[in-house]
Amino acid sequence: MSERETPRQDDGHEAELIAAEAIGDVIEHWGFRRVLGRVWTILFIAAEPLPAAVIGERLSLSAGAVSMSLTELQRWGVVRRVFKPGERKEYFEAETDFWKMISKVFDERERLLAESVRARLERAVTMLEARPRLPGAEQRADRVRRLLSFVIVAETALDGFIRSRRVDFSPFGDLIRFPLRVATRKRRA
Amino acid sequence: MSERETPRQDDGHEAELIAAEAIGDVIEHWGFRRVLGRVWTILFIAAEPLPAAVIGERLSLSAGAVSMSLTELQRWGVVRRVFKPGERKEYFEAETDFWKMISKVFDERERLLAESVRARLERAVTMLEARPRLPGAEQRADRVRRLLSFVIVAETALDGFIRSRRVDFSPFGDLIRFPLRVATRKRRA
DNA sequence: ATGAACTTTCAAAAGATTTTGAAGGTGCAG
DNA sequence: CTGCACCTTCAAAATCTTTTGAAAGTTCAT
Repeated sequence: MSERETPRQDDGHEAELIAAEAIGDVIEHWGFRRVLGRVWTILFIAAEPLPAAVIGERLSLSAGAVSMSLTELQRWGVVRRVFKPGERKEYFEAETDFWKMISKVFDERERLLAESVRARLERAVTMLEARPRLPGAEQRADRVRRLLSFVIVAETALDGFIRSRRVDFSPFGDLIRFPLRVATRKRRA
Repeated sequence: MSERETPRQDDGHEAELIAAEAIGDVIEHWGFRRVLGRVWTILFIAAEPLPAAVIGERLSLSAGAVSMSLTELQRWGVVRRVFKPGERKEYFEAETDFWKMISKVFDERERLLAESVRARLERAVTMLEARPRLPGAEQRADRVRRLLSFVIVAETALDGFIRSRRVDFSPFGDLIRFPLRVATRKRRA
């Protein structure tokens, strides 16, 4: 950013940066910009509202990048702006209820796509039905209908899944300290 | 690709292209290249093995792009190479069991990331525990532990979800024709 | 009203990803 | 063995995304 000063993270924040990178990767993997995950994590770990400048320092980001990230995180409802009485500058804090975050993001993110995908697949079915004499058209229409059914089933199922989790965990407060069963995991990068 | 020939899709494949774009968007949204979704969709709708060249024509892709897409789709186990006896060229067909596809992709895709994320968060906790005198270190360690628990819980839950769906639907054969309940949807893009 | 302390915006630069197409396989028929 | 038809590779080019930093905008204290 300026003149080759070692990224100086011997200020007691190495651990946070490691965690921030890890969560940044997760978030990127789920289709967001990595920096959003990093910023959110810094706020989450801090456990108290921080001003934009502090975030920029810890993550070595320009003021502009921090500002944009915070704006976007607020749009997703996972970071809140906090006004401290008697303070000029603004503070930001992380939402801490994970399932609330996830369902909100899910809602926002998927609704439009799901609708547009449904509409387009329906259109494709209609088009294929309109020319039943085209060789294979009926078979192809079948395939597209199947795609459509699957999209709807998956959508409904996922939605139910997220809903049910929210209910499962909220009784424990917004803290999830119990890995319940840590068994058969899966997945990768 | 060559000389401004109208993308000529009056060959009876407009509907497939519309569906392919729709699924391409879904796939892109889930973190893959859009072209992978488009290629898979063409194969899926065709309902019979197609040679690479046909895919390229329908989607107006260069031979190179088709080849790379097919290779990648095979890596993910969602497209298979089919040798037709007595035919020189190779054919490709789409896997049609959606849940099988999803769980396979899930496995492949998440396992490494999940492991690396767990390791990094554990490291962060250890680092914070190592300097208990640093102001706030204990509180921060707590936050990181929480993140870690959540990652594990979410991982396990999602895994179970995918597993259970597979069981739910496989009895119906590889065709999902019953939207069972088409109710409360959600999501967007 | 002025200016200090911050924040936001946005166009340009940097960086990353995707696509292309030409060169180089591969395998088979003749 | 040669030529044809097809497939794969890969470096360069095109395209898309992200980051930067300077300028403009806010907000408040004085």
